[in-house]
Amino acid sequence: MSTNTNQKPTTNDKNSEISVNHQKLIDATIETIAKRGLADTTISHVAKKAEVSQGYANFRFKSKENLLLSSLQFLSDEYKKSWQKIFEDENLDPIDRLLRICENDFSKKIANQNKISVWIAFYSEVKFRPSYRSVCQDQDEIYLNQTKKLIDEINHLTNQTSLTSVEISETYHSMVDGLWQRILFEPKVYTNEFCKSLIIKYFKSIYPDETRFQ
Amino acid sequence: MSTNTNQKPTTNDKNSEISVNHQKLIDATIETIAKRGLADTTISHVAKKAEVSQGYANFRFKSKENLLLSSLQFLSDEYKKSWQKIFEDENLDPIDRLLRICENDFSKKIANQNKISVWIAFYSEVKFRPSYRSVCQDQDEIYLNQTKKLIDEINHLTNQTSLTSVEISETYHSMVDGLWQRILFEPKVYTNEFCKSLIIKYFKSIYPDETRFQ
DNA sequence: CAATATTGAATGATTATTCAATACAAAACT
DNA sequence: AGTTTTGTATTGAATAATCATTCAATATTG
Repeated sequence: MSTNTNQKPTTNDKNSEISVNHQKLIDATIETIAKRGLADTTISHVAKKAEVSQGYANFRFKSKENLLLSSLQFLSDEYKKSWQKIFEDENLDPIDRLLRICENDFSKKIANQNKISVWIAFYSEVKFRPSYRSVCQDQDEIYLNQTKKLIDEINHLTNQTSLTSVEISETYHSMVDGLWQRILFEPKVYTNEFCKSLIIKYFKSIYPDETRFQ
Repeated sequence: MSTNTNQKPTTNDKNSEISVNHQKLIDATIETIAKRGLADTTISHVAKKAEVSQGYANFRFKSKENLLLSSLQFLSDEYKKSWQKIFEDENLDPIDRLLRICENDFSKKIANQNKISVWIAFYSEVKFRPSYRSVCQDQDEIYLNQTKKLIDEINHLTNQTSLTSVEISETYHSMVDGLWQRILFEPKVYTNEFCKSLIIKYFKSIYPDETRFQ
């Protein structure tokens, strides 16, 4: 998996955020964390994978901390874009939108070994590094709120009253986090399809009359 | 919170696994990981908290790796004992047993900031350290199986057929893991009571006729 | 006086960071 | 066109900090 933009290696421009080496280093960081774990991710390993010198990696991002942070930011942005697109799609009715959200959360692009490894690595440190937290905190909250609003709509449409939208969306997001962990540790058992089907079945049990939750 | 056994500080006996310093170091390790994160947990910090010298901490456990492993083992055993007791209690009918399992998973003894911090820290490294994995893998599997069997009983008793016991127990355990994460990051919102109630409501939606899932 | 427990300073390994030296590319000048 | 100049990109060896580990010295106990 490569996230390289296919730009020509033109001269790096200080005003442009994008440069080949910049992205190469972020990709290499993600892969290194996924392969060796955060504890064993050194500038030297990352630089080697990105095919630049160790000194350059540090120079380019000013510090290891900053390189890690940029990598987290990259993942966080990518994730945000993916669910934002679904909320912005006006052709979707609430149920379809929820199904799409769920598909997205277990798509190969989002829920794969590399990315989940990195998420979990950062999550384990987020409590101790305010900088990590600030990268994803706001986005998480927005995502949670959007989901809650969506569930609200569905509750109205289906006359579902026994569970609040908060309860349902919290349950949803907890399950997603728990299942992501499992995809990482036992990918043979917890395939993306299996995880998605578990979630769909949860919705089916809450909204029994909605046929799209087969 | 202290996990000290209240033993007298007798002479350390090589044949006895228990000694005051042994447990003091394990407690200190757990507290240090919870307070500083695994990445920032040094022998020196742990030794200071345990009130022994740095050299001794290393000597006592042979290596830092081994001290971490012992601490994980301690937590894992403690957890196992707590749910085993529930499965062994013959006075419980299936529903009550499930309720007790759920209570246990969100009890203050199990689901508190210190312990969850440590779990998450280790989980993030488990993929890269076979030794970590071997500590909890077997127990996790037993717990999952026991839960599945219990759900099977309940499914039979309640004539619940739309979801399999695998599906229900997987959903349960995923939710628990997801909620534990949330307890760690937002304890004000995700109180143990709130988390437990989310799970109970899940069971209520699956077993609507069972009044004990109020 | 053993024998064992504990200390803490010294060691060595690892690793982020720095920076003088070099490669490179584009522009300026014959 | 070829050569020199200039500015930027990149290197990699040196530095300094951190930390696990060791072990001779000391304290403690029986």
